[in-house]
Amino acid sequence: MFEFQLEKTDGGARAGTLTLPHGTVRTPAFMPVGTHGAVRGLSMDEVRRTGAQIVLGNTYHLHLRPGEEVVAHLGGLPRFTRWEGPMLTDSGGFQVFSLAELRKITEEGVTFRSPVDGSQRMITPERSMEIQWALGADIAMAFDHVVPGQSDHAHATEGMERTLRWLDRCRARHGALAAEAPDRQTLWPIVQGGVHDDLRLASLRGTLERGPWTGIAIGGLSVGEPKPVMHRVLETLGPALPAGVPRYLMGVGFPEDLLEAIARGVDLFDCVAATRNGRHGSAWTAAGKVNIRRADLRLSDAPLDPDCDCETCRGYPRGYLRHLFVAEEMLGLRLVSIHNVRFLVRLGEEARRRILAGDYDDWSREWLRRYHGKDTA
RNA sequence: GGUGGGGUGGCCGAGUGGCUAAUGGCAGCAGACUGUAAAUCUGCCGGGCUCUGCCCUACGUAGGUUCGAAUCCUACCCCCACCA
Repeated sequence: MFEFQLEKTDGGARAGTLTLPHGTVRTPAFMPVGTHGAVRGLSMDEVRRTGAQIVLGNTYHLHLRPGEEVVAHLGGLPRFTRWEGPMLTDSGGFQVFSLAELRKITEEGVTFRSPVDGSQRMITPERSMEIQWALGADIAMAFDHVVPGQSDHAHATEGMERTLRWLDRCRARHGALAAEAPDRQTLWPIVQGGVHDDLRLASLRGTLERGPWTGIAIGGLSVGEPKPVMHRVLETLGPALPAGVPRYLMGVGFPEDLLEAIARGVDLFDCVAATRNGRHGSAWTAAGKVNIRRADLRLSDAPLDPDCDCETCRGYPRGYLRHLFVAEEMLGLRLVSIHNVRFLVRLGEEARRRILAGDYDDWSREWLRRYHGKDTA
């Protein structure tokens, strides 16, 4: 259980296989985000048909409703959702960052006001582990402290050091929970440190000292910092990361971010953009972004992306998709979400093929050139 | 025929002497979104230009009052309601 086999490297890029209790994941791979135990708008059958291998769920949201006890009662997250495959739960750490106005951080943990009913809730590293254990995903994430991308050295240090102290507590609690069922769920730590290379390396060092780990996440990127900074941080961490452990870049990303991060050694991704942008009518295509509501698509009989094999692109022309958005039919939101998820999944699949073939760099350079050109369809 | 109410930008609808090219909403146009408080949010939305400003044209039509009118007066046209 929880094995990672590194099959091939091509420059910095890696292809591997991650074995988990509920199945295997061929990397590089994109994980669709299913915050409430559902990838917004899609059925799990539709998610499966996108080729997704693993789905993310959220501790904080599922704790608020329906409550981890309900999920546990109904068989745990993979069973509850009828996904039945590999899953990962985020720890609630990101909500420390994104719900900044509704929370208070202390060393003990984070006090939140629930956006659901306004009630006060406290999540500690221990609580996060207990909730995630009850949810029953294959991978639990450490409860971390994310700071904004523009945080100065002092603030980034504070978040990074707290994340390490919390990691000790996560590991202790998770270890205790897993004592009787060690093959049920693994815990992955999260490297923090903002945009400061020295802090990133210190965070990684502290994390590795607390190991060994079956996977390591890089958090706190794509939170407002410029892209070159994210690339630099990945390049700083790359050589220091253990080769035999999968690397998960949290919250990333857009197609170009996936390719850039894969080139720098990242194996796993998740991002809400595929589904959120899908609901908002913004689709990724090989020739760049397309706003499906655009007036000039009214009479278009072309598929959203001629290169795509998803059910949306095989089944519906742009003119119809545009109509669905203009008419506010929810089918439109779903179809573009399906496409976007498939688009990122396929990007992972293609990247993997190119890494195994040894021509990742050439391929990704050409891919990006085309993506950043103008959409001509 | 009489009485009353009303005619505002693509539509609905505020505004009843200057701060009004005219509040809002809808429709339309464009954009944003990165470990989901998001089927959300933002900008534009009479025309033109040498575009941080300027010039046209506009509140049913035609006149008038006034320094100044979508707003007041007169006539006419049209719509609605009720009465004959």
